[in-house]
Amino acid sequence: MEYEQLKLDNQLCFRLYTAARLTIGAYHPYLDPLGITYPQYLVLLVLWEQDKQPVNDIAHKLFLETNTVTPLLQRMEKAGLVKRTKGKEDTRQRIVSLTKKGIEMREQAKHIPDCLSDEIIQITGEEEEFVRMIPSLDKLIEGLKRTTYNK
Amino acid sequence: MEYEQLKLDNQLCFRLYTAARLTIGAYHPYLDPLGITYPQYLVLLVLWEQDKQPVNDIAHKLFLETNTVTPLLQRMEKAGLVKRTKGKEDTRQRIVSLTKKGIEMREQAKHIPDCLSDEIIQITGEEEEFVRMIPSLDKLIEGLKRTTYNK
DNA sequence: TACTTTTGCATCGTGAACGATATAAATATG
DNA sequence: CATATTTATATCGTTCACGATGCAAAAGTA
Repeated sequence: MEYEQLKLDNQLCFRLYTAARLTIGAYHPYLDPLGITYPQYLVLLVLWEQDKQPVNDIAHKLFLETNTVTPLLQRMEKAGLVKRTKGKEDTRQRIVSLTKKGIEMREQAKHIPDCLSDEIIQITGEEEEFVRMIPSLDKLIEGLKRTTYNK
Repeated sequence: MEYEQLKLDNQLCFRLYTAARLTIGAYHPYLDPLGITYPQYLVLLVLWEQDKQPVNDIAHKLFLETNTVTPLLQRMEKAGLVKRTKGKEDTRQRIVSLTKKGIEMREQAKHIPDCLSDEIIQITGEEEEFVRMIPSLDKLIEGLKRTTYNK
């Protein structure tokens, strides 16, 4: 068939896109009670690992553009999760730090990864299969991030 | 570490989310010349496989909600790619069909999957690895779509 | 047949993503 | 040291993605 390749069934990207959306959906029951979204949760993960980072570092760790992260941080600031202060050495920088509320949320969120893992195992009956996928995904991400389209 | 699980590196979802975004980014050089976005490309894939489908069928095949697909189709109609007509049997339905322009775009797009495959191989030096990921992703998608969060 | 429920689609509001562009500060260069 | 360039962040416009809600038509039920 001339157009065989154009079938949805043959596409890797469509699966990644769908799997990502549905998996993020699985976070909803855990994130909604905390009043945060998945991208906001990612920002918190970054800051919980290391507090007080410039916007650029956060964006880089999440493979996002600063023009995505800036509004995200503004919403998080409005929600009282982070504070954004001018950098001392480099005044162009905005240093993002956790508020008391942001720090405390770590405790409420610490069980989420285990919950999600359990859920995936329960739903699919598998775990190893997905653990094995991680290095491949990393290779793909590593390869793609150096292309023209990003960076 | 008590919070080890909270580390970004432990997360499958983050990889899926990132890999999906970056892979979609890799479509840009091919889709931009056609004047379409990746989700619009997906809609075209669905319609190229079978023309004249109600909104609901398209949404279902893409695992999207109709309130995402409706505006998408409206933009595609404005761009002259599809036509939306009232259903004859069930007048609530909107039957989406390809225009001449939408049909012709198939020819221009038919090489895209091969281009993307080649690109991934060139970037990562691998292909099998990602082909092997597909059944796992399908299992994950299949499992997640029956959860509370979607349907 | 009258009434209730479901279904198919649309509209609205919010939060991402990101290309393009702007701005000010830091850095490099003549 | 003056000027050009780069860098860090922000703003704007467009397109998703989706929860909540609305509405009319179809289907089910009394």
